[in-house]
Amino acid sequence: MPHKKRENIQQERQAQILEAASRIFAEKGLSDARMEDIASACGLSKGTVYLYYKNKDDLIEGLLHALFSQLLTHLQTLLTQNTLSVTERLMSYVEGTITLMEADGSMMNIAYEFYAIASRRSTIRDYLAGYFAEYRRVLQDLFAQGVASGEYAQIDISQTAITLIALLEGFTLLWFTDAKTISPKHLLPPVINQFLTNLK
Amino acid sequence: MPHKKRENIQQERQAQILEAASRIFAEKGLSDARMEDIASACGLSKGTVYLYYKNKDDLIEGLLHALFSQLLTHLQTLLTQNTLSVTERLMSYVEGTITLMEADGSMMNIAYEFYAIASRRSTIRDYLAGYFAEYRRVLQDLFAQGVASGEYAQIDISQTAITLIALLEGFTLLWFTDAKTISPKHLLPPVINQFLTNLK
Amino acid sequence: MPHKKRENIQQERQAQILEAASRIFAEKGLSDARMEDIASACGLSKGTVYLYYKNKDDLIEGLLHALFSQLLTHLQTLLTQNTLSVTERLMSYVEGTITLMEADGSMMNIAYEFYAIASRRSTIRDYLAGYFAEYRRVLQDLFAQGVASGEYAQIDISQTAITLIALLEGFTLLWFTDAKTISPKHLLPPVINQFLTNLK
Amino acid sequence: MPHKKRENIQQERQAQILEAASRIFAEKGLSDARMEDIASACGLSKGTVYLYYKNKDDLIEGLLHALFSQLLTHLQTLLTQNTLSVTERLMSYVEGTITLMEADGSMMNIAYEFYAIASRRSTIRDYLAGYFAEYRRVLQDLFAQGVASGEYAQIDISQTAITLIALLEGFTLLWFTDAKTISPKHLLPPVINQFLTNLK
DNA sequence: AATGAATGAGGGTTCATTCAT
DNA sequence: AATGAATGAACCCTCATTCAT
Repeated sequence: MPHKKRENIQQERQAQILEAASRIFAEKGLSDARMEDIASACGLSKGTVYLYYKNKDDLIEGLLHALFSQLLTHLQTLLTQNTLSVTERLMSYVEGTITLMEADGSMMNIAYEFYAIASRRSTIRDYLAGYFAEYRRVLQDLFAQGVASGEYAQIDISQTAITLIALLEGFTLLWFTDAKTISPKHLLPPVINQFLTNLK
Repeated sequence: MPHKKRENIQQERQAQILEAASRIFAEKGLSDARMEDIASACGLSKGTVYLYYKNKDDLIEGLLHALFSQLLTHLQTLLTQNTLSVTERLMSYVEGTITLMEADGSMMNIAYEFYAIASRRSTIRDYLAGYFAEYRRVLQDLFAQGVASGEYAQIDISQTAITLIALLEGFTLLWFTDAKTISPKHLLPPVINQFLTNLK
Repeated sequence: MPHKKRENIQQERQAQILEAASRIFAEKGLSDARMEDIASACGLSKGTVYLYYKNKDDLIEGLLHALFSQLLTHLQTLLTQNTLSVTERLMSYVEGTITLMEADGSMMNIAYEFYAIASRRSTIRDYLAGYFAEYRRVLQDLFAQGVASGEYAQIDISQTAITLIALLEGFTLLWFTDAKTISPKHLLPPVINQFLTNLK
Repeated sequence: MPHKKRENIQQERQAQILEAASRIFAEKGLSDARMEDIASACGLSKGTVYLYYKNKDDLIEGLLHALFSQLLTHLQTLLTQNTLSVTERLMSYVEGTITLMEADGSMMNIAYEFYAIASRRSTIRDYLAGYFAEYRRVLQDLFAQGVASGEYAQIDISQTAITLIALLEGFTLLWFTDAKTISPKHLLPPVINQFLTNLK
């Protein structure tokens, strides 16, 4: 099956390049990272990188997708643990998010780069808007379940979803901006717990 | 009064340049904005800009200070309206913040650029950490007043301050990322009001 | 033999660039020569020059080495013609030097640039000091041979070596400064001959 | 006599500027020295320097004249001490030259800059050629006196003059290039003495 | 599929020079 | 006479991208 092998190579290389790009972009920033840096970081030549990504912007978009699809995947965990209460599922999700961010600090670095350029590049803006729409949709559904089951009072599920996302993103920003002072590990769980309790 | 003019020219020019830099940086991003763009945007020559800012990074730092000192000035409004209750003052502050951001959309654009490069440039990182520290300090003092006066219950004032900032920053991010869906003008006041009510 | 070509390309290009740099630097001076000039003089693009020399100073140093190693190579001729007397060898060397300088007038132009900047750049100063040290060493050894063989009287070989170099360099300077009046071809041989005769 | 005063100011300022230019040019080189550097080194503003020297090249030429007219003045000492023998006068001159150069090391620095650019700038080339012509003429006259008085044998006075200048310039170059090894103070007097003795 | 030599447009920065005050 | 703010041409160097091998 040489055909399949070829497809694998394509995917393998793209993954290999993205992995290096993620590190280098986080380290130097989207603008200051050079294609050369990324190429040598993944043990390929500059020309080879261009075989798999048409140009630097294409690579940046690839990274955008890789990064946020990872976050979307994590989001799916909310929809599967049906045996738990909504509150329990959300608390578990929040803790998972903290673990995720602590494991790979570069994610946030790059995320803010993406937020910053979103206003100038429509493909990135649209992708991010789609991501946050999905984020809202999932949380909203979850709160709808909570309301239906009587776990929560008759809350505005859309507003509640947005507020929860804002809280999580806001804490992330504060943590990112001043990691010495802000510890999401200790701060977020009680805050979110309080927030969810107030919904009952 | 040519003498007075001379003393002021340094400040005048720096302000003139910062104003243009703010526009151009917001429009094109910190990296893509060219010194030439900024110079012609403020009606000066490239060389003249370099008379007042020794290089691009210096100009970027100047803008950082200008931007966040504006926000800090706005923050001071919280400390002066002593006749109002803490809740009223905070609600007024939140509305002022919304007005401020809606009036100058470029502020947010640049703010995210700063967040993005903070991890790589210590002067920027430190300045931002200082800004958020002051932000927390002011809100914390305010909540302390609210607790002392019996307006609020025996809350954790530090945690509450951080949470309020996170909420505001989080909403700002969501608004920035998807202005079509998220309207802080309509969403934030009820959410913050609810948040403050829950403290009682 | 593409493999061989690849190995040599670095050396080939560096030689190609140095050759052009030598011409352009001599023509316009180290400061006024532009990298662009040199690039187009050797049929390469600016960027390509930077592939082989990391910056202008590096190129200047490369030229310094190329120039003086040529002179050192010429100096070696003094050590090989063992069948001739020391006086004969020195006369032959002097004539060779004249030929060399007349063939490539750019050499002197650049040499004075190097002398001029030596006091400000230690790498160049040190290299030149090394060159003259070697120059003195070779002549001193030669005079020692002449003394040992009875060709010369009991002279101070170090002082004699220095004096001979001074004479040659001095004539070169006068020639360089006023080529119309000073003809080393006619002046130097009798003067050096007289100088060497006085040593007997 | 306000008119005279004005003339004095003109001369005073020019001297003041040249003095600073001499230091700065020697320190940084003709190309790297900035007009700003020179202006602030002599306590004047950039604009004022341009009142007294039309441009940088004009200032460089002014310095050329100042430098070599100082050397020509020193040369005149050879023509005045009529009571001494030619040999004595020359030895005295050589010692004076050493003292001069040791007192102001910047002179040599700049001299080599001038030699280097002479080939590219005809005004400088011509001036230097004139200087060396005068230098030769004076020494030649002196040797003619020596021959006439019987102090020297029937030498070629032109060749002898050139050779003496070459020796002095050559030693200067070696000293300049490697001050640690070459000490003209100790080396030159015996060498010149020997040279003059050989003329008898 | 992979390479890396080559390109050249582009941008940050400098500095000689001018001129209104 | 003196200033110093302003200019803009010039130049070094970078780096995304291409392409022959």
